[in-house]
Amino acid sequence: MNLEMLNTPQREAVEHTEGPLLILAGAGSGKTRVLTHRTAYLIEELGVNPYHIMAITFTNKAAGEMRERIDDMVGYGSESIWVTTFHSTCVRILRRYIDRLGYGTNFTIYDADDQKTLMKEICKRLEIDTKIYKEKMFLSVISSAKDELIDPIEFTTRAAGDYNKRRQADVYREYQAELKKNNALDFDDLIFKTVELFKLNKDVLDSYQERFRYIMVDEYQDTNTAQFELIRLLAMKYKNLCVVGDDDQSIYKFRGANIYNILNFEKHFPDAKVIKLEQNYRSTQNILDAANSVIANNVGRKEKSLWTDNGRGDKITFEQLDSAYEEADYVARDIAGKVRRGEYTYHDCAVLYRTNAQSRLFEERFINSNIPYKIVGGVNFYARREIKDLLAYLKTIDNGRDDLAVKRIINVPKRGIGAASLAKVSDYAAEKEMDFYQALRWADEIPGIGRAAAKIKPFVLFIQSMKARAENGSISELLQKIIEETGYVAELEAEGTDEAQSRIENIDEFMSKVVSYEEGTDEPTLSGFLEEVALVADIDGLDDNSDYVVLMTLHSAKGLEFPNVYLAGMEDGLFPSYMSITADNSDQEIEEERRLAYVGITRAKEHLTITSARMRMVRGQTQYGAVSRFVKEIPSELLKGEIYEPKNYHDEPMQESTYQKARKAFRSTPVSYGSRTPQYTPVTNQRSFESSNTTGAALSYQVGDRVRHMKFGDGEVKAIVAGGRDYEVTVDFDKAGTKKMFSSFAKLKKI
DNA sequence: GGTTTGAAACTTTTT
DNA sequence: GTTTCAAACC
Repeated sequence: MNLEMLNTPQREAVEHTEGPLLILAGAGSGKTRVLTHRTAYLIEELGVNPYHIMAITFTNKAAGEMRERIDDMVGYGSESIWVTTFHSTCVRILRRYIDRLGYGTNFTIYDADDQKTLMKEICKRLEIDTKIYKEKMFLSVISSAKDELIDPIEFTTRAAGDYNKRRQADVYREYQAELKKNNALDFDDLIFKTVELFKLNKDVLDSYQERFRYIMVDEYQDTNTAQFELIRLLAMKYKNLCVVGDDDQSIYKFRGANIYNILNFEKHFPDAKVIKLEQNYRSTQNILDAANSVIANNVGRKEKSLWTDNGRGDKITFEQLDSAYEEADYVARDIAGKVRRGEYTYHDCAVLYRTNAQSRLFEERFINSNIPYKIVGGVNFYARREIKDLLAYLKTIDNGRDDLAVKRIINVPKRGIGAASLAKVSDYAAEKEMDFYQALRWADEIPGIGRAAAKIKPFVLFIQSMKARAENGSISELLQKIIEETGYVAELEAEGTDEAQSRIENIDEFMSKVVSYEEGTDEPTLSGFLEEVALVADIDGLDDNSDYVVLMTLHSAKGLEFPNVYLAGMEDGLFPSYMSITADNSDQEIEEERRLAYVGITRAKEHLTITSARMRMVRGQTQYGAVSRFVKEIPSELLKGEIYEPKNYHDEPMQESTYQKARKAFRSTPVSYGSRTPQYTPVTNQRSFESSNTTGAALSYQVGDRVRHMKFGDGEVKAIVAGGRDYEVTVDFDKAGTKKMFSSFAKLKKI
């Protein structure tokens, strides 16, 4: 096998296959390349059965990319290598063995929303005043406990004496009991329960230890205590554990990432070999020098210094604008200019910021300038209300034990079942120790339920008939049936607002995700689909083949690279955040922010632009921020542009920057970007530009035809517009007036 | 039982 | 400035 493409430390890392290995891989130092070569080397040179190899990452996107590259290199047998995320690894193991812990193997996975709903219920039951003690606080306490592998019993023991902690322990215990009752796990449980399973069932652990003789972990600096324990258990027998990480890129402390997992790796595994990868293949020397000089201000890190033979490259552009609006404007114009001059495509550009809230201004600006863009993060597609409603139907049909899902949809659409009746059902269910859904089926038996039973019946009948349908029909047919029977889309159509329209488009998108799941899976099942959906992150949807500018937080950007990067909102108080500056352990918090800055700078391959605004609206109030301290840590000879800092923002006149002068000239001779029709349709949440699903099959009717609609009756087709992935049909109904609707859902019939 | 209105929170990052 | 949630009203 040819290892000549690798540099010396890379080759060393590939060839060190036995025993623990820590690869300290600086940003852009080719770690994925090392991992893929290492995998191929194990199989081809050492004759290791691919079945015994496992590679673990954090996101599906990273896993997918590694899978692809391994497949390319290894060829035969590569499909039996486990290349997955922590969470899906655990789900796969738990689906097989979780019955040993008293759960059903068809458990559901709760997202943040579900957790909050559940927590609300619990606080109510325990009579906790949520004005003083926030649900969020309890959830974060519980999450941290689970990250540290502390169960409710242990938590209670540790809480002894402390009134507040005892209350938290009560909530934790109750929360956990309720999850179990609903046969549900939250995200943290996936890891926690797998560790528990291994600790209580030596035979299960042993079988997985035998299977995974060679384990590789990517982004090791982001692992928390529970994930560390999981890996430790699996690797304990053969000790062939290779972890790759960069302590300078540890940015998930708030999520429980334990930086000591990497800093103390040699203590955990005494005979560990450590290899540093410091040659960077991504960026120019100027960008690396900037990154190095910023991160050098952190103490207690593993000393590393990135270098490259890519050459110095451009200086880093620094631009300070008067307001956040002008900042967005500047970035939009800069991108438009670079694209127009042919220097970059949209796809080459990324705008990175500290908080999701900053995305809005850029979005508005980009729409105005006709720049195609995609926002990563913010509200997850599957967390949208309409999607969660439909998912709750599917969950109820799949697994009646998820009370939360049933309660979510019992009145969607409105069935006139009131809170009082639902409370009676709940009480009855608790008394008889049955699921909420089971209790609904016995509605007649519930004392004092009265007329409500008659309203509950049709709902139960509907779910039962759908259950029967789910047995043999496809998921997409099932979903279609749900949408039709509940009138979900019809109701939105009737609403006619932009928001309703965008929800319909989301449902449309959801439907195509169902179809693509069915097409891409050997044996599609409803449970399988729900599981896949529960574990997707927003970043996973990023598509390398489309031409758009990507907007995202610095956190989401880790692991990605772009030729032309903008770091926006570099102001003290925003980045580093106000919280980190004022925190008790401010020094540590600032270090974490600095690592984030390091991640941001090192995303750039060729050109980096840093911007800041003197004035910015935060929560409806104008705030003045100084240029971020991180910018000042970059040697000025690397920067093009001055840091201008008046002592008092209110008194001194604003300096007119070169850019602003240029812009004034620019404005007097407006350049039109809008001569062509916009090639994109921004949707409120999933802003995607490619219309992946081609405009559906030809329509059976045309303008002027008479058509019939399920709900609105008969009417005349006034217009048909091909939009995005569907036709928008305007119909003048005899009784219901003029409506616009999408052809694929309206189910219009020519008459 | 459903709708409307006003207050309050939110903005640090998320698998 | 926006969104979410509860109380008051119909």
